[in-house]
Amino acid sequence: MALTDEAIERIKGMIVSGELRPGDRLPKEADLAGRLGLSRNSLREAVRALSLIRVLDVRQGDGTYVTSLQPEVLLDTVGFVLDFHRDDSVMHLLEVRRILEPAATAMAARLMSDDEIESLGTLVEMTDGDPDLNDLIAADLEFHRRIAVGSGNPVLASLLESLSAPTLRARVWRGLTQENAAAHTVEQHQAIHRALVAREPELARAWATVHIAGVEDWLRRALGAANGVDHARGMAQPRTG
Amino acid sequence: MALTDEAIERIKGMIVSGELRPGDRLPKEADLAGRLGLSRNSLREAVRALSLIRVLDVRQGDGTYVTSLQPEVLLDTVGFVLDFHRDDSVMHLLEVRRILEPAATAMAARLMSDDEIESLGTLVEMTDGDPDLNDLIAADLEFHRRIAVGSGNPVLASLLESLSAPTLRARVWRGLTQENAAAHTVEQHQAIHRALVAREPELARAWATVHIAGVEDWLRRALGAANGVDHARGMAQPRTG
DNA sequence: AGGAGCGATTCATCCGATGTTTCTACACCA
DNA sequence: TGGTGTAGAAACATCGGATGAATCGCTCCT
Repeated sequence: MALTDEAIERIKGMIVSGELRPGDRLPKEADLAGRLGLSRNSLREAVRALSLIRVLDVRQGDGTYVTSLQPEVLLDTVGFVLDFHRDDSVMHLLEVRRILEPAATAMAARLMSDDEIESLGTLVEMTDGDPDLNDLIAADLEFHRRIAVGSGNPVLASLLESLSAPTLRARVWRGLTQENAAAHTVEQHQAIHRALVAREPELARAWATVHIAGVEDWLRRALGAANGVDHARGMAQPRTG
Repeated sequence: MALTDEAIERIKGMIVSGELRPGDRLPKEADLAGRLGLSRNSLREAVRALSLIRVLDVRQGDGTYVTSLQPEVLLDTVGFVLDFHRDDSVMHLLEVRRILEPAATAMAARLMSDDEIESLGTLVEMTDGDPDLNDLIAADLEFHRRIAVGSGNPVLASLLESLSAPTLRARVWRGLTQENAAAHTVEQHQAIHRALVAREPELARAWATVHIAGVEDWLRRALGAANGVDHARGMAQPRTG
């Protein structure tokens, strides 16, 4: 294994073993390099890599620190990774979201505070009248984000956050082709909100399912029409050119 | 933004825009560094970071290539990231797994081929008699992995793969404390398999839920007993150090 | 035709030097 | 006394060049 890769593992090991804890500061580059037995350049490559995935936080003029390592911090690397996916993966992403989002919504129906739910209602009403498309999209993201956080599970919330962003593009397309998408979105948000207010987890779950499935269904048809792919099983990368 | 971070974005951009496609080879370090306007050292940091998350594949003496970018490749970074989580996050991971795994199992009940299901049965039977603990754990991972792949959704399969590995530790603990865990595991695997053979998605889902919930329930009690934390909502890092 | 060897290419690693940012401490002034 | 500004130290950022190691492809010999 390359020295740098080894250094990554060593640093990871120091963190996992507890020798380095969240918030701790690493020895300065020169010292750590000496301790790990490699050059500063190679060590910097290791640190930079761990920095990209949010394990380390490097501050020029100050030092290098271990991040909080909270799931929500580490898992937003997932978003970075998902940026690399092409359209042919969006269906699969959406399918996973259709599994997670209803579950999160049901959990939120039990756990969110009355204040949080009320504030969520305010958010929904803001987009009721004549929503600008961009505002609607932003509000939509925020709506789902709050529910995800409301599930009380930061891992779940982070995953949903990562899965929602790439979906955004699909949502934009939908808005462009289906004029009544905006109205549908708002109506369904209202329905989900009502279910939360009523503390009805199963109803909330059902509406969330309907909501996500709507996007998914549209996308399936759009993609199917575009390249005639069979989405039943594998959907093996019909990259066109 | 730092030069290296900018380089990361530039390379990412080249890939997302399609200028660089899966399998393509990047210009050699010196050339690419010149083109991006930074030194070879700094460029190497960027490349190393993208290499850690499996976007680039660097081969000494050959060149640097863009990976396949398949979801299963990129998402296994999630596993690396999850390695950093401590015990207090395991509950949340398991909770997410309890959402995904039953869904995947139900999908597998519809999509897996008869051959795949039969081969799965062989795997289950192998652990029936007097399973060595390590063999059992390996077979358990393989069992769930095959079902995840059988869902037909590579994103889902990769996420479950990542979520299962950290669970392994908990499973070991369970094996150590509860002697009948092995028997339970095999029995539940058999039940899941029977549901797959019968092509009963909802039954398969139910058994999968029971199976994961068993681990989760045990872990909840074990953690609760260990530090008296309230797991109902936030479970805010009771690090005892 | 097939295999061994050689050279070119490319990444791996190191060293030393200089620039930039941040933090700290202390002197200064109101 | 208390706030403020600045000089210096500390730490990361970036660079250029040099050398080692791995790989690939071509040539030559059998």
